[in-house]
Amino acid sequence: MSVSIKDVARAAGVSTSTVSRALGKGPVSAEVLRRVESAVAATGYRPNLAARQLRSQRSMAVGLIVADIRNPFFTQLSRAVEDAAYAAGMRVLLCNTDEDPVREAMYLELMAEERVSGLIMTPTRHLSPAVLARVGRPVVLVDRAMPETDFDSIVLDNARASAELVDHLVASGRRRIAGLFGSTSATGMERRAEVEAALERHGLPARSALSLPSFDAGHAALAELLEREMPDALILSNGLFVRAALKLCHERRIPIPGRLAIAGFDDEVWTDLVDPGITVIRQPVEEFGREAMQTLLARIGAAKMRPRRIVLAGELIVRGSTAPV
Amino acid sequence: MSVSIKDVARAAGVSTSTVSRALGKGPVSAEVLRRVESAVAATGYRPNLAARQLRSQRSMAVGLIVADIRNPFFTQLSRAVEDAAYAAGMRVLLCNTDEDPVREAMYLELMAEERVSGLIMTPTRHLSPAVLARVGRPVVLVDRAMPETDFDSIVLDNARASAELVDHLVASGRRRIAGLFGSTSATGMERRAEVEAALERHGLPARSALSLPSFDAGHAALAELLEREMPDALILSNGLFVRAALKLCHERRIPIPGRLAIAGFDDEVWTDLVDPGITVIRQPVEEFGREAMQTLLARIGAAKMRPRRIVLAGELIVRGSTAPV
DNA sequence: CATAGTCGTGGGAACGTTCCCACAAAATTT
DNA sequence: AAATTTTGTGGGAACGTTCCCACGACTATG
Repeated sequence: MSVSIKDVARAAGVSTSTVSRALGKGPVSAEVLRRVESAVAATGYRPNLAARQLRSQRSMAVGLIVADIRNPFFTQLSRAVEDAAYAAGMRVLLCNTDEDPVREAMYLELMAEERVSGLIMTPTRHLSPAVLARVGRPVVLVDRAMPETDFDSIVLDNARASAELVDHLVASGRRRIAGLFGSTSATGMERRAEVEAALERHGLPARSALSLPSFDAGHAALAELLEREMPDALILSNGLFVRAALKLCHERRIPIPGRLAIAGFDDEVWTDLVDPGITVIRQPVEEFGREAMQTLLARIGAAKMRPRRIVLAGELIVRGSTAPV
Repeated sequence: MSVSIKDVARAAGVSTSTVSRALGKGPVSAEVLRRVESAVAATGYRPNLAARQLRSQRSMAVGLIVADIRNPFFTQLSRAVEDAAYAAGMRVLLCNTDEDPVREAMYLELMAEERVSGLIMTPTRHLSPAVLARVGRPVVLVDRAMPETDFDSIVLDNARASAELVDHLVASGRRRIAGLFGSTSATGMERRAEVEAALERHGLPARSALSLPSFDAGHAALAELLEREMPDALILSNGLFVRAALKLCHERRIPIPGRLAIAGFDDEVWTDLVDPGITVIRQPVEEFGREAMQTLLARIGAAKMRPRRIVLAGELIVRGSTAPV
């Protein structure tokens, strides 16, 4: 049926070991290399990756576990990770947890069975470091760190970004600043803490709420938040919430920035297509992905490398949604 | 190092064959099943998928080859495919071709090496059926068919959708209708042909252009098209082009729908957040993904099944961008 | 009661690689 | 010129499964 290394060996008149070396980069004579190459071409041989993996005990695949690929942040991230992976001769196994710790655990199990050589993930807040360590593979966390652990991580400078947003809103004359933060991630918590700290520095009260990071949940939470706090500005901890906020304002005919300023994280493609444009923190997502893959490869190569924590700066992009009234 | 089926066998006091049967669904006594299960739990055994694949010669993985996962159409598609795949106990290998036939060929090669049990893809116009057949795995085409071939496919009813767009624009009083279509896909070609046919039925001239399906290329092509044809309505064959058109109108301060009506394919999340909202054909993308996976599984199960061509209807969503002047 | 059929089990050969080892021939050193 | 190292090659045992076959112990059939 399928052509194996044996067939190539026979066609080239050498042993299978020699073919293996010729294809890998072992020492072979120029003459033999030529013969093997033409034998490969003649037979149409394709290495069997399963056999290779079984024998060599390493898989050339990395797992990428994110919340939901439909969130543009994760889309971009995954694309960057994939490009870097394929460039390094690795394949990517993508998993969507939908922020569900049960699915997350299930996929970790699956990745272990696949014997992936490493894992890049955005963990939920409920994942215990012990469970993660038990997977027994190198792990790089992206976007969401696990404080007090030794996992490599690539995260945004949330303190700085949060402060920039608050400072900007205050400068544009807002005083009743409310925020909505994702409840499932360490990052949501961190942004909330940092926003509240920044507000406190301005002597302003904290008005924040948490929500599951979905459009509908965010929309509902925002409706309640508007009711309760009557804010004049909104800080949204992710692109989904920004979209939900905008939608809600449309529905309720709330003028932006007249009665409410809107600002948040993630510079999705439409933020400059709506009117007014939305003020956001642009995250260097591609860099997240690239650095994550690079860090993972380094970690795979050297397990003893000391934990690497990369913190990248976001960029405040000011648009009409936060213009002074 | 790693615990294998042998360790489980020893712990359960049975042979490896019996363990294998107990884990698969071979005939085993209740007593033995119990012993094996507790041995698995005790040893922390996890099956080695590479060994399993090598021995059984099938891989439990399917390839998904799309142009660019960052395009929301493909994002949604991939998510639907992945859900269906994991539900069926399969894994997904995602590849981005960027519409580049060379990368496409490379990934086809890679998928063959991976011995994926099937392939779902949106082929470029330049992929020859012969090359695709040579991969030697079941293939299901999504969104883009290959006419005159026997591959299974799931596509939109482009004729109907194109006619609906044209009819709608004509009904709203537009006469100088221009269109921009993706140059790399059979679907772009098909939509162009169908739009032109519909225009002809109304006795209107065809004014169409082609472009690489990227934001920048689309933007440039549109700038030229506006210059050349002075249209009063624009039909865009994908979401990227719709976005480019909107951006261009913003830059040029072209009033929508006043001076130009805009309509196109793909109902991206922001189309009802901008003002005016954009009239679009909503494609049943999730259904594309589900049906594709289902068809692929059927095909894997029965190679002799006769070619299945599924054509799904889109839904015209009328918004302000095409309101009569 | 003998015979034929089920059922559960174990033995062992694959699957297609890589990698360790041994060995001969060539190149280098002493 | 002998001794040593380097170089290229082949043989064959793994890697962890599954699957075919054979075998014994039952159960149903005549």
